[in-house]
Amino acid sequence: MARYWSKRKGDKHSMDNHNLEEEAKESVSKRRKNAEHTGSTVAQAPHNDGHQWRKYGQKWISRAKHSRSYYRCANRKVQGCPATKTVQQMDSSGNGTSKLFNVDYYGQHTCRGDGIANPYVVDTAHHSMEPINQNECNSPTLEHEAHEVQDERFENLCMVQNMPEYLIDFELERAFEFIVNSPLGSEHWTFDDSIRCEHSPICIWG
DNA sequence: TCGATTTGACCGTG
DNA sequence: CACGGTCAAATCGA
Repeated sequence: MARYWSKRKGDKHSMDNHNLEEEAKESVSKRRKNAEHTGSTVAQAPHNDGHQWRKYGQKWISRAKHSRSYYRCANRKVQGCPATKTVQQMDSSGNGTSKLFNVDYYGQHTCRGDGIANPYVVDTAHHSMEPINQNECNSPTLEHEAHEVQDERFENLCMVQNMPEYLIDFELERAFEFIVNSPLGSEHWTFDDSIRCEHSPICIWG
């Protein structure tokens, strides 16, 4: 069962695709900078974001309690789609029964999904934002501990990727309005780099 | 058997 | 030198 490693320096040349080889020459941070980065609105619901992803790495982030997973578009190989995303688990909400994931998207999809929804299709402008009472705020209890979740791909989350700027502003406005009208006191909400309720899986950041 | 995932190593950046 | 992103062999599972 022993694993051994025979990797050498500069082993990236095994890439067969010329474009990928060129891409590999570009530094990581450059690619990140050049790629379009989008934040995400996260809410309770569907199990996918309209695209198929292949996990290519996972790291334990030193300052974070949880790991960060790295995904690439499944069509990268055949269509050279450059889209990538990272999924980092955040602190679970107050009662510990829901999980929040910080999902960052980098790059646009150039692939043609097989009947797969365009990411823009997710209707953020019309999904209901009915007031959440205390009961509804409790997300489904997950049986396993956070670190046991191998495929955290949106167990109880819905990602809206490539959200236009104006929609982000719109959602933030609505979020504030929602919070003001919420039956929960302000002490249940946190406002750091995102807005979230300790009892709810809903998380908004721009 | 083959595609997907896991995971330690490698490498660039700050 | 620490950190974060990526690679790729090993492993898993359908």
